[in-house]
Amino acid sequence: MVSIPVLTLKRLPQYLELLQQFQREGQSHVSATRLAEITGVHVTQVRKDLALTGVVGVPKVGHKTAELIEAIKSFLNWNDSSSCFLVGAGHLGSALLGYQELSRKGLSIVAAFDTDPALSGTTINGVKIYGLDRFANLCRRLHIHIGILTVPSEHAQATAQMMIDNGIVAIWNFTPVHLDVPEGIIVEDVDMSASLAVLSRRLAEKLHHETKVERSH
Amino acid sequence: MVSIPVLTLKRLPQYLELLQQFQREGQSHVSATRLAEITGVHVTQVRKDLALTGVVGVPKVGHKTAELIEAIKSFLNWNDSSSCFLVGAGHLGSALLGYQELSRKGLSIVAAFDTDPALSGTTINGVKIYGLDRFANLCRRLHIHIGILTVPSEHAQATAQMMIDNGIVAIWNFTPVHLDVPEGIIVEDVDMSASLAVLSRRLAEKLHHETKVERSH
DNA sequence: AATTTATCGATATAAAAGTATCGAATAAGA
DNA sequence: TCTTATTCGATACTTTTATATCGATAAATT
Repeated sequence: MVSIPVLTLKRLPQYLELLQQFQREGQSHVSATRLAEITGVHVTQVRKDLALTGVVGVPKVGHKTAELIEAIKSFLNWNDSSSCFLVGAGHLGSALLGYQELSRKGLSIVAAFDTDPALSGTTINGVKIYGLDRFANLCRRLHIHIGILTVPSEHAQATAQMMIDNGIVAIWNFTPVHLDVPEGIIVEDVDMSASLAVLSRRLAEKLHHETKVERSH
Repeated sequence: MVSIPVLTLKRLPQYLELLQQFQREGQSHVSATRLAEITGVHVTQVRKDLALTGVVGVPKVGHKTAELIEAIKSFLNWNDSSSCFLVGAGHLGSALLGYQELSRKGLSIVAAFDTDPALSGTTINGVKIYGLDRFANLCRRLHIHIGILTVPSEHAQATAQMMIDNGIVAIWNFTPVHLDVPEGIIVEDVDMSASLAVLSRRLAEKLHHETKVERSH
């Protein structure tokens, strides 16, 4: 199993989203050219990305939409669902518990955990909330190895460590904290701050530029 | 105002987060070397990134923590707060309304909008929710130009267009939909799917590799 | 005061990612 | 049937990004 460029991996869901839209619209075939036009990614890049998933296209017609969807899904391992635990059932945590899309992306939250005793025993969107003390036992018993981290920043590192100690090997990190983890543990940050940084700066650049243009009149 | 590499922009908040942590711990100075060690970013890269913000360090001691924090913040325009609107007060939308961090990153949600009449008039975390029909008027009156998009996928494109028609120039897009917008409009996707894709694939690679190693014994 | 050490910032090299070019394949139209 | 248009996939090239090297500088140590 070859290691794939991160940027390719990040583009694949974008293609997938479009393909599913096309499929709903009843389009049986789609070309790399078309995907490129819409996403703004270069055609050659799209071809390279798709090639990595192993699909082959037909000249003049492109790819079968359904086949391409399956290829990307199986490539990302989004076909069969992986069970995971969520720790931190606050605002963001609950939002994720109510987020239908996850199941379509091969992720199934089977239990959630929170320190707040008031939450313990309750259910959000069909997912039961437990106290943190139950984590170790349940994690081992159910052989869960993916954890979603949505606790407040100050508890992020400790909670991550606790997860790892109990068998979690992949952490989907929604906190802005940089997690220090042993080698072999996978951490993926959902970097809201990063994207906000890009937005803020681009906007500042744009406004600044416009002011300059105005002045020069 | 020079255009800055996206990847640099995305790393800056990470440094900032660390720096603020250091500041809380009372560390008056910090070196690029140290930031590199913790984040895993190469030293030279850290130096380049920091250089872009205009700071200068002192050999043997590094940078003043406080100064560096200010430099990054002002570089990202996170010093003075920008007002914005949020459209779609569902799970994710409400989570963002309750997300304290945003104000620390120069973003202040001044009003939210939703089609659900039941939400209209209510308040989440001090932010009032209006019907979508009020958007046009309020947006123009308050001169808002940043919009947070947290509506269901099927309404994403239409809502984005509506925002743009009323003066929004920067959209922070939390939907997985690729938005088709006129030139000059800034769209930043918070790509949960993208990060999940990386996680899924990396995990699959890891597990696959481990199985192979086991077999070879 | 001289030497060592840690860090800086600039420049140079290497690696990765993106873009362009080209021949081959296939469907549609002349 | 022959030609044309479109798309594919492979290879070559370009640009961007990341890493390494190096002299300079300032604090700490001898």
